[in-house]
Amino acid sequence: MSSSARFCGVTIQNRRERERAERHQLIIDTARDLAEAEGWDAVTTRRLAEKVEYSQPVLYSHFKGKDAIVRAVAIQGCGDLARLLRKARPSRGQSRLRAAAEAYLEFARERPALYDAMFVQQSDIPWGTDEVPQELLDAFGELVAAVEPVRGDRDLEALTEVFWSSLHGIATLMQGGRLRPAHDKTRLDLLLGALSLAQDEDRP
Amino acid sequence: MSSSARFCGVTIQNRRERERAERHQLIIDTARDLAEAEGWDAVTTRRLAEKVEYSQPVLYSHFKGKDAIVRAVAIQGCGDLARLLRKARPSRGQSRLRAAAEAYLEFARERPALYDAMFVQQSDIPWGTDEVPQELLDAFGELVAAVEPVRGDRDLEALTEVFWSSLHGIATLMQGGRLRPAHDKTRLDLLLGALSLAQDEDRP
DNA sequence: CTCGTGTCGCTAGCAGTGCTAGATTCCTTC
DNA sequence: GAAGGAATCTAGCACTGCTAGCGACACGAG
Repeated sequence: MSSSARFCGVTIQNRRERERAERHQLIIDTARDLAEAEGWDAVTTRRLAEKVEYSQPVLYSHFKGKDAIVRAVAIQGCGDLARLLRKARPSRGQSRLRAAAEAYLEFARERPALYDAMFVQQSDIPWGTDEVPQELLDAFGELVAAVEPVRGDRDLEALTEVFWSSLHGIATLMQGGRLRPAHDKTRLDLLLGALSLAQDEDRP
Repeated sequence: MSSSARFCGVTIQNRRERERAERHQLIIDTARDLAEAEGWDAVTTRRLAEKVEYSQPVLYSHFKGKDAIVRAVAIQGCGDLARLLRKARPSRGQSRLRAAAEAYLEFARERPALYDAMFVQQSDIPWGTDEVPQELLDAFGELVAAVEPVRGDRDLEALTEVFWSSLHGIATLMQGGRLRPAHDKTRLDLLLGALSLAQDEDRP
Protein backbone atom coordinates (compact mmCIF):
# COMPACT_ATOMS: atom_id res chain seq x y z
CA MET A 1 0.00 0.00 0.00
CA SER A 2 2.92 2.28 0.53
CA SER A 3 3.52 2.65 -3.19
CA SER A 4 -0.16 3.31 -3.76
CA ALA A 5 -0.22 5.79 -0.95
CA ARG A 6 2.85 7.53 -2.25
CA PHE A 7 1.44 7.61 -5.77
CA CYS A 8 -1.81 8.96 -4.55
CA GLY A 9 -0.01 11.46 -2.38
CA VAL A 10 1.99 12.76 -5.30
CA THR A 11 -1.03 13.27 -7.51
CA ILE A 12 -2.95 14.93 -4.74
CA GLN A 13 -0.02 17.17 -4.10
CA ASN A 14 0.14 17.91 -7.81
CA ARG A 15 -3.51 18.81 -7.84
CA ARG A 16 -3.02 21.08 -4.86
CA GLU A 17 -0.09 22.79 -6.44
CA ARG A 18 -2.05 23.25 -9.63
CA GLU A 19 -5.03 24.69 -7.80
CA ARG A 20 -2.70 26.92 -5.88
CA ALA A 21 -1.09 28.16 -9.07
CA GLU A 22 -4.51 28.81 -10.54
CA ARG A 23 -5.51 30.83 -7.52
CA HIS A 24 -2.20 32.66 -7.72
CA GLN A 25 -3.01 33.69 -11.27
CA LEU A 26 -6.60 34.48 -10.32
CA ILE A 27 -5.36 37.00 -7.78
CA ILE A 28 -3.10 38.66 -10.34
CA ASP A 29 -5.82 38.80 -12.99
CA THR A 30 -8.41 40.12 -10.56
CA ALA A 31 -6.06 42.81 -9.29
CA ARG A 32 -5.29 43.89 -12.85
CA ASP A 33 -8.94 43.94 -13.90
CA LEU A 34 -10.01 45.83 -10.80
CA ALA A 35 -7.24 48.37 -11.35
CA GLU A 36 -8.18 48.82 -14.99
CA ALA A 37 -11.83 49.24 -14.04
CA GLU A 38 -11.52 51.59 -11.07
CA GLY A 39 -7.86 52.54 -10.70
CA TRP A 40 -5.25 51.27 -8.31
CA ASP A 41 -6.75 53.22 -5.41
CA ALA A 42 -9.72 50.88 -5.58
CA VAL A 43 -7.47 47.82 -5.27
CA THR A 44 -7.52 47.25 -1.54
CA THR A 45 -6.68 43.93 0.01
CA ARG A 46 -10.24 43.63 1.27
CA ARG A 47 -11.88 44.28 -2.07
CA LEU A 48 -9.41 42.04 -3.83
CA ALA A 49 -10.00 39.23 -1.35
CA GLU A 50 -13.75 39.63 -1.74
CA LYS A 51 -13.49 39.47 -5.54
CA VAL A 52 -11.47 36.25 -5.50
CA GLU A 53 -13.86 34.91 -2.85
CA TYR A 54 -11.27 34.27 -0.20
CA SER A 55 -10.30 36.12 2.96
CA GLN A 56 -7.45 38.57 3.11
CA PRO A 57 -4.81 36.30 4.69
CA VAL A 58 -5.01 34.04 1.65
CA LEU A 59 -3.49 36.86 -0.39
CA TYR A 60 -0.56 36.91 1.98
CA SER A 61 0.02 33.20 1.59
CA HIS A 62 0.66 33.87 -2.10
CA PHE A 63 2.36 37.27 -1.99
CA LYS A 64 4.52 38.99 0.57
CA GLY A 65 2.27 42.03 0.45
CA LYS A 66 0.20 44.25 -1.77
CA ASP A 67 3.33 45.58 -3.46
CA ALA A 68 4.25 42.07 -4.56
CA ILE A 69 0.85 41.66 -6.20
CA VAL A 70 1.27 44.89 -8.11
CA ARG A 71 4.75 43.77 -9.12
CA ALA A 72 3.42 40.47 -10.46
CA VAL A 73 0.82 42.36 -12.48
CA ALA A 74 3.53 44.65 -13.82
CA ILE A 75 5.84 41.83 -14.89
CA GLN A 76 3.08 39.97 -16.69
CA GLY A 77 2.13 43.27 -18.30
CA CYS A 78 5.64 43.50 -19.70
CA GLY A 79 5.05 40.13 -21.32
CA ASP A 80 1.83 41.46 -22.86
CA LEU A 81 3.64 44.52 -24.17
CA ALA A 82 6.45 42.41 -25.64
CA ARG A 83 3.94 40.22 -27.48
CA LEU A 84 2.06 43.26 -28.74
CA LEU A 85 5.25 44.85 -30.04
CA ARG A 86 6.30 41.62 -31.70
CA LYS A 87 3.00 41.45 -33.53
CA ALA A 88 3.16 45.11 -34.53
CA ARG A 89 4.73 44.94 -37.95
CA PRO A 90 4.71 47.91 -40.31
CA SER A 91 1.97 48.07 -42.91
CA ARG A 92 2.52 49.61 -46.35
CA GLY A 93 5.26 52.24 -46.44
CA GLN A 94 5.17 52.58 -42.66
CA SER A 95 8.53 52.31 -40.92
CA ARG A 96 9.05 49.69 -38.27
CA LEU A 97 9.87 52.47 -35.84
CA ARG A 98 6.47 54.03 -36.39
CA ALA A 99 4.68 50.71 -36.05
CA ALA A 100 6.38 50.08 -32.71
CA ALA A 101 5.72 53.63 -31.48
CA GLU A 102 2.04 53.47 -32.33
CA ALA A 103 1.65 50.04 -30.73
CA TYR A 104 3.42 51.23 -27.59
CA LEU A 105 1.29 54.34 -27.24
CA GLU A 106 -1.88 52.40 -27.92
CA PHE A 107 -0.96 49.94 -25.18
CA ALA A 108 -0.41 52.79 -22.73
CA ARG A 109 -3.67 54.44 -23.76
CA GLU A 110 -5.84 51.32 -23.67
CA ARG A 111 -4.48 49.87 -20.43
CA PRO A 112 -3.46 52.88 -18.36
CA ALA A 113 -3.58 51.16 -14.98
CA LEU A 114 -1.47 48.26 -16.18
CA TYR A 115 0.98 50.69 -17.75
CA ASP A 116 1.07 52.58 -14.47
CA ALA A 117 2.05 49.47 -12.52
CA MET A 118 4.74 48.66 -15.08
CA PHE A 119 6.50 51.96 -15.52
CA VAL A 120 5.13 54.67 -13.24
CA GLN A 121 4.58 53.28 -9.76
CA GLN A 122 7.86 52.82 -8.07
CA SER A 123 8.59 49.22 -7.30
CA ASP A 124 11.59 47.22 -6.30
CA ILE A 125 11.68 45.28 -9.55
CA PRO A 126 15.38 44.76 -10.29
CA TRP A 127 15.99 46.84 -13.42
CA GLY A 128 19.73 46.80 -12.96
CA THR A 129 22.17 44.34 -14.42
CA ASP A 130 21.16 41.51 -12.10
CA GLU A 131 18.00 39.44 -12.17
CA VAL A 132 15.71 41.47 -14.36
CA PRO A 133 12.60 39.52 -15.44
CA GLN A 134 12.65 37.97 -18.90
CA GLU A 135 9.40 39.71 -19.87
CA LEU A 136 11.15 43.03 -19.48
CA LEU A 137 14.12 42.01 -21.59
CA ASP A 138 11.71 40.81 -24.27
CA ALA A 139 9.84 44.10 -24.38
CA PHE A 140 13.01 46.16 -24.51
CA GLY A 141 14.40 43.80 -27.14
CA GLU A 142 11.42 44.52 -29.37
CA LEU A 143 12.11 48.23 -29.06
CA VAL A 144 15.77 47.65 -29.92
CA ALA A 145 14.72 45.75 -33.04
CA ALA A 146 12.46 48.61 -34.07
CA VAL A 147 15.21 51.18 -33.59
CA GLU A 148 17.92 49.16 -35.32
CA PRO A 149 16.95 50.12 -38.91
CA VAL A 150 17.49 53.82 -38.14
CA ARG A 151 20.46 53.56 -35.83
CA GLY A 152 23.06 54.73 -38.36
CA ASP A 153 26.35 54.81 -36.48
CA ARG A 154 24.71 55.66 -33.21
CA ASP A 155 24.85 53.62 -29.99
CA LEU A 156 21.94 51.21 -30.38
CA GLU A 157 21.12 50.71 -26.71
CA ALA A 158 21.36 54.38 -25.83
CA LEU A 159 19.28 55.32 -28.86
CA THR A 160 16.65 52.78 -27.84
CA GLU A 161 16.60 54.28 -24.37
CA VAL A 162 15.96 57.68 -25.93
CA PHE A 163 13.16 56.23 -28.05
CA TRP A 164 11.63 54.48 -25.07
CA SER A 165 11.96 57.54 -22.84
CA SER A 166 10.26 59.74 -25.42
CA LEU A 167 7.39 57.30 -25.82
CA HIS A 168 7.11 56.94 -22.07
CA GLY A 169 7.08 60.69 -21.58
CA ILE A 170 4.39 61.15 -24.20
CA ALA A 171 2.34 58.29 -22.76
CA THR A 172 2.41 59.52 -19.17
CA LEU A 173 1.96 63.21 -19.91
CA MET A 174 -0.95 62.37 -22.21
CA GLN A 175 -2.50 60.17 -19.56
CA GLY A 176 -2.29 63.05 -17.07
CA GLY A 177 -3.96 65.36 -19.59
CA ARG A 178 -0.82 67.49 -19.76
CA LEU A 179 -0.44 67.48 -23.56
CA ARG A 180 -2.82 68.91 -26.15
CA PRO A 181 -4.75 66.17 -27.91
CA ALA A 182 -4.75 68.34 -31.05
CA HIS A 183 -1.01 67.78 -31.37
CA ASP A 184 -1.13 64.00 -31.03
CA LYS A 185 -0.36 63.23 -34.66
CA THR A 186 2.13 66.05 -35.23
CA ARG A 187 3.98 65.13 -32.06
CA LEU A 188 4.57 61.57 -33.12
CA ASP A 189 5.56 62.65 -36.63
CA LEU A 190 8.09 65.07 -35.21
CA LEU A 191 9.57 62.49 -32.87
CA LEU A 192 9.90 59.82 -35.54
CA GLY A 193 11.30 62.29 -38.04
CA ALA A 194 13.87 63.49 -35.53
CA LEU A 195 15.03 60.01 -34.56
CA SER A 196 15.14 58.74 -38.15
CA LEU A 197 18.50 60.30 -38.96
CA ALA A 198 16.57 63.28 -40.35
CA GLN A 199 16.55 61.65 -43.76
CA ASP A 200 12.79 61.82 -43.92
CA GLU A 201 12.58 58.05 -44.00
CA ASP A 202 9.23 58.05 -42.34
CA ARG A 203 7.33 60.55 -44.41
CA PRO A 204 4.70 58.80 -46.57
CA MET B 1 -14.05 106.73 18.46
CA SER B 2 -15.72 104.88 15.70
CA SER B 3 -13.02 105.83 13.23
CA SER B 4 -10.32 104.73 15.65
CA ALA B 5 -12.07 101.48 16.29
CA ARG B 6 -12.48 100.81 12.62
CA PHE B 7 -8.85 101.66 11.96
CA CYS B 8 -7.69 99.35 14.68
CA GLY B 9 -9.97 96.64 13.44
CA VAL B 10 -8.55 96.82 9.95
CA THR B 11 -4.95 96.54 11.09
CA ILE B 12 -5.77 93.66 13.36
CA GLN B 13 -7.54 91.96 10.52
CA ASN B 14 -4.54 92.66 8.32
CA ARG B 15 -2.22 91.13 10.87
CA ARG B 16 -4.45 88.09 11.12
CA GLU B 17 -4.58 87.65 7.40
CA ARG B 18 -0.83 88.04 7.19
CA GLU B 19 -0.24 85.46 9.90
CA ARG B 20 -2.68 83.18 8.20
CA ALA B 21 -0.88 83.56 4.89
CA GLU B 22 2.42 82.83 6.60
CA ARG B 23 1.01 79.68 8.12
CA HIS B 24 -0.42 78.72 4.74
CA GLN B 25 3.06 78.96 3.22
CA LEU B 26 4.58 77.18 6.21
CA ILE B 27 2.34 74.20 5.55
CA ILE B 28 3.37 74.09 1.90
CA ASP B 29 7.06 74.41 2.66
CA THR B 30 6.94 71.81 5.41
CA ALA B 31 5.07 69.35 3.19
CA ARG B 32 7.62 69.84 0.40
CA ASP B 33 10.59 69.46 2.74
CA LEU B 34 9.15 66.39 4.39
CA ALA B 35 8.44 64.83 1.01
CA GLU B 36 11.94 65.58 -0.22
CA ALA B 37 13.42 64.12 2.95
CA GLU B 38 11.35 60.95 3.31
CA GLY B 39 9.10 60.68 0.26
CA TRP B 40 5.43 61.48 -0.13
CA ASP B 41 4.40 58.34 1.75
CA ALA B 42 5.82 59.93 4.87
CA VAL B 43 3.68 63.04 4.39
CA THR B 44 0.67 62.18 6.50
CA THR B 45 -1.67 64.79 7.87
CA ARG B 46 -0.64 63.87 11.39
CA ARG B 47 3.09 64.18 10.78
CA LEU B 48 2.61 67.37 8.81
CA ALA B 49 0.47 68.89 11.55
CA GLU B 50 3.04 67.92 14.15
CA LYS B 51 5.85 69.53 12.12
CA VAL B 52 4.02 72.83 11.76
CA GLU B 53 3.08 72.59 15.45
CA TYR B 54 -0.66 72.72 14.94
CA SER B 55 -3.34 70.07 15.09
CA GLN B 56 -4.66 68.32 12.00
CA PRO B 57 -7.90 70.30 11.60
CA VAL B 58 -5.85 73.46 11.06
CA LEU B 59 -4.58 71.96 7.81
CA TYR B 60 -8.16 71.59 6.67
CA SER B 61 -8.91 75.23 7.41
CA HIS B 62 -6.27 76.12 4.81
CA PHE B 63 -6.70 73.34 2.29
CA LYS B 64 -9.63 71.24 1.23
CA GLY B 65 -7.64 68.07 1.78
CA LYS B 66 -4.26 66.48 1.47
CA ASP B 67 -4.49 66.53 -2.32
CA ALA B 68 -4.87 70.30 -2.27
CA ILE B 69 -1.67 70.61 -0.25
CA VAL B 70 0.23 68.48 -2.76
CA ARG B 71 -1.24 70.55 -5.57
CA ALA B 72 -0.06 73.79 -3.96
CA VAL B 73 3.42 72.29 -3.61
CA ALA B 74 3.33 71.25 -7.26
CA ILE B 75 2.26 74.66 -8.55
CA GLN B 76 4.93 76.48 -6.58
CA GLY B 77 7.41 73.90 -7.87
CA CYS B 78 6.48 74.91 -11.41
CA GLY B 79 7.45 78.45 -10.46
CA ASP B 80 10.80 77.17 -9.21
CA LEU B 81 11.37 75.26 -12.42
CA ALA B 82 10.48 78.27 -14.55
CA ARG B 83 12.96 80.44 -12.67
CA LEU B 84 15.64 77.78 -12.95
CA LEU B 85 15.12 77.46 -16.70
CA ARG B 86 15.18 81.21 -17.14
CA LYS B 87 18.53 81.38 -15.38
CA ALA B 88 19.94 78.46 -17.38
CA ARG B 89 21.66 80.21 -20.20
CA PRO B 90 24.13 78.38 -22.45
CA SER B 91 27.81 78.65 -21.62
CA ARG B 92 30.51 78.67 -24.34
CA GLY B 93 29.51 76.84 -27.49
CA GLN B 94 26.62 75.11 -25.70
CA SER B 95 23.23 75.37 -27.38
CA ARG B 96 20.33 76.88 -25.51
CA LEU B 97 18.48 73.62 -26.01
CA ARG B 98 21.20 71.73 -24.18
CA ALA B 99 21.33 74.25 -21.38
CA ALA B 100 17.58 73.91 -20.84
CA ALA B 101 17.71 70.12 -21.03
CA GLU B 102 20.49 69.85 -18.50
CA ALA B 103 18.80 72.29 -16.15
CA TYR B 104 15.50 70.39 -16.43
CA LEU B 105 17.10 67.01 -15.75
CA GLU B 106 19.10 68.41 -12.85
CA PHE B 107 15.93 69.80 -11.32
CA ALA B 108 14.23 66.42 -11.60
CA ARG B 109 17.27 64.65 -10.17
CA GLU B 110 17.87 67.01 -7.26
CA ARG B 111 14.23 67.41 -6.18
CA PRO B 112 12.59 64.10 -7.09
CA ALA B 113 9.68 64.38 -4.69
CA LEU B 114 8.82 67.88 -5.87
CA TYR B 115 9.08 66.73 -9.48
CA ASP B 116 6.84 63.82 -8.62
CA ALA B 117 4.14 66.10 -7.27
CA MET B 118 4.39 68.33 -10.34
CA PHE B 119 4.36 65.85 -13.19
CA VAL B 120 3.90 62.28 -11.98
CA GLN B 121 1.22 62.12 -9.33
CA GLN B 122 -2.13 62.57 -10.90
CA SER B 123 -3.87 65.69 -9.74
CA ASP B 124 -6.82 67.72 -10.84
CA ILE B 125 -4.69 70.70 -11.81
CA PRO B 126 -6.39 72.16 -14.88
CA TRP B 127 -3.88 71.56 -17.69
CA GLY B 128 -6.41 72.15 -20.39
CA THR B 129 -7.16 75.41 -22.09
CA ASP B 130 -8.98 76.91 -19.12
CA GLU B 131 -7.48 78.17 -15.90
CA VAL B 132 -4.00 76.72 -15.93
CA PRO B 133 -1.72 78.28 -13.29
CA GLN B 134 0.66 80.99 -14.46
CA GLU B 135 3.68 79.15 -13.04
CA LEU B 136 3.00 76.32 -15.45
CA LEU B 137 2.72 78.62 -18.43
CA ASP B 138 6.00 80.23 -17.43
CA ALA B 139 7.83 76.93 -17.23
CA PHE B 140 6.47 75.74 -20.57
CA GLY B 141 7.27 79.14 -22.06
CA GLU B 142 10.91 78.72 -21.10
CA LEU B 143 10.99 75.38 -22.87
CA VAL B 144 9.41 76.94 -25.95
CA ALA B 145 12.11 79.62 -25.96
CA ALA B 146 14.81 76.96 -25.75
CA VAL B 147 13.32 74.99 -28.63
CA GLU B 148 12.71 78.01 -30.86
CA PRO B 149 16.28 78.26 -32.23
CA VAL B 150 16.12 74.74 -33.64
CA ARG B 151 12.51 74.69 -34.75
CA GLY B 152 13.22 75.05 -38.49
CA ASP B 153 9.83 74.95 -40.18
CA ARG B 154 8.35 72.63 -37.60
CA ASP B 155 5.34 73.35 -35.35
CA LEU B 156 6.87 75.08 -32.35
CA GLU B 157 4.35 74.01 -29.72
CA ALA B 158 4.26 70.40 -30.85
CA LEU B 159 8.04 70.27 -31.04
CA THR B 160 8.29 71.68 -27.54
CA GLU B 161 5.86 69.00 -26.35
CA VAL B 162 8.14 66.37 -27.89
CA PHE B 163 11.16 67.93 -26.19
CA TRP B 164 9.37 68.12 -22.87
CA SER B 165 8.02 64.58 -23.17
CA SER B 166 11.47 63.20 -23.91
CA LEU B 167 13.00 65.01 -20.94
CA HIS B 168 10.12 63.88 -18.74
CA GLY B 169 10.50 60.29 -19.86
CA ILE B 170 14.22 60.32 -19.22
CA ALA B 171 13.73 61.97 -15.83
CA THR B 172 11.10 59.55 -14.59
CA LEU B 173 12.68 56.39 -15.96
CA MET B 174 16.02 57.42 -14.49
CA GLN B 175 14.40 58.14 -11.15
CA GLY B 176 12.92 54.65 -11.16
CA GLY B 177 16.31 53.15 -11.94
CA ARG B 178 15.03 51.90 -15.29
CA LEU B 179 17.78 53.39 -17.46
CA ARG B 180 21.50 52.59 -17.40
CA PRO B 181 23.49 55.35 -15.73
CA ALA B 182 26.39 54.55 -18.07
CA HIS B 183 24.33 55.91 -20.96
CA ASP B 184 23.40 59.19 -19.29
CA LYS B 185 25.64 61.38 -21.39
CA THR B 186 25.21 59.53 -24.69
CA ARG B 187 21.45 59.54 -24.24
CA LEU B 188 21.22 63.29 -23.90
CA ASP B 189 23.63 63.82 -26.82
CA LEU B 190 21.50 61.58 -29.01
CA LEU B 191 18.28 63.35 -28.06
CA LEU B 192 19.66 66.84 -28.64
CA GLY B 193 21.30 65.79 -31.88
CA ALA B 194 18.05 64.27 -33.13
CA LEU B 195 15.94 67.29 -32.24
CA SER B 196 18.45 69.82 -33.63
CA LEU B 197 17.42 69.35 -37.24
CA ALA B 198 20.20 66.74 -37.51
CA GLN B 199 22.59 69.47 -38.58
CA ASP B 200 24.97 68.60 -35.77
CA GLU B 201 24.43 72.01 -34.27
CA ASP B 202 25.07 70.74 -30.81
CA ARG B 203 28.28 68.78 -31.30
CA PRO B 204 31.21 70.50 -29.60
C1' DC C 1 -13.66 96.56 34.71
C1' DT C 2 -17.02 93.15 33.49
C1' DC C 3 -19.69 90.71 30.47
C1' DG C 4 -21.65 88.49 26.21
C1' DT C 5 -20.00 87.27 21.38
C1' DG C 6 -17.74 85.01 18.01
C1' DT C 7 -13.72 83.23 16.12
C1' DC C 8 -10.17 79.83 16.61
C1' DG C 9 -7.94 75.58 17.52
C1' DC C 10 -8.11 71.26 19.86
C1' DT C 11 -9.69 66.56 21.48
C1' DA C 12 -11.81 62.60 20.18
C1' DG C 13 -13.73 59.82 16.95
C1' DC C 14 -15.22 57.57 12.28
C1' DA C 15 -14.53 54.63 8.40
C1' DG C 16 -11.19 52.58 5.86
C1' DT C 17 -6.09 50.97 4.93
C1' DG C 18 -2.21 47.03 4.95
C1' DC C 19 -1.09 43.33 7.55
C1' DT C 20 -1.04 39.36 11.15
C1' DA C 21 -1.72 36.28 15.41
C1' DG C 22 -4.57 32.85 16.97
C1' DA C 23 -8.54 29.97 16.70
C1' DT C 24 -11.17 26.89 13.66
C1' DT C 25 -12.33 23.93 10.17
C1' DC C 26 -11.34 20.52 6.86
C1' DC C 27 -8.85 16.78 4.72
C1' DT C 28 -5.45 13.18 4.80
C1' DT C 29 -3.54 9.21 6.98
C1' DC C 30 -3.25 5.53 10.12
C1' DG D 1 -13.29 5.77 13.39
C1' DA D 2 -9.50 8.99 15.63
C1' DA D 3 -5.16 11.60 15.41
C1' DG D 4 -2.48 14.68 12.90
C1' DG D 5 -1.47 18.47 9.94
C1' DA D 6 -2.41 21.82 6.59
C1' DA D 7 -5.29 25.40 5.00
C1' DT D 8 -8.47 29.05 6.00
C1' DC D 9 -11.00 32.42 8.57
C1' DT D 10 -12.15 35.72 12.46
C1' DA D 11 -10.73 39.41 14.96
C1' DG D 12 -7.64 42.77 15.85
C1' DC D 13 -3.49 46.21 15.54
C1' DA D 14 -1.52 50.49 14.12
C1' DC D 15 -2.07 53.54 10.77
C1' DT D 16 -4.46 56.64 7.10
C1' DG D 17 -7.52 60.99 5.62
C1' DC D 18 -10.98 63.56 7.47
C1' DT D 19 -14.60 65.89 10.68
C1' DA D 20 -18.08 66.90 14.49
C1' DG D 21 -18.36 69.25 18.58
C1' DC D 22 -16.37 71.15 22.59
C1' DG D 23 -13.42 74.66 25.11
C1' DA D 24 -10.56 78.65 25.46
C1' DC D 25 -9.23 82.90 23.97
C1' DA D 26 -9.40 87.71 22.33
C1' DC D 27 -12.44 91.23 21.16
C1' DG D 28 -16.01 95.11 21.48
C1' DA D 29 -19.96 97.10 24.29
C1' DG D 30 -21.73 98.91 28.34
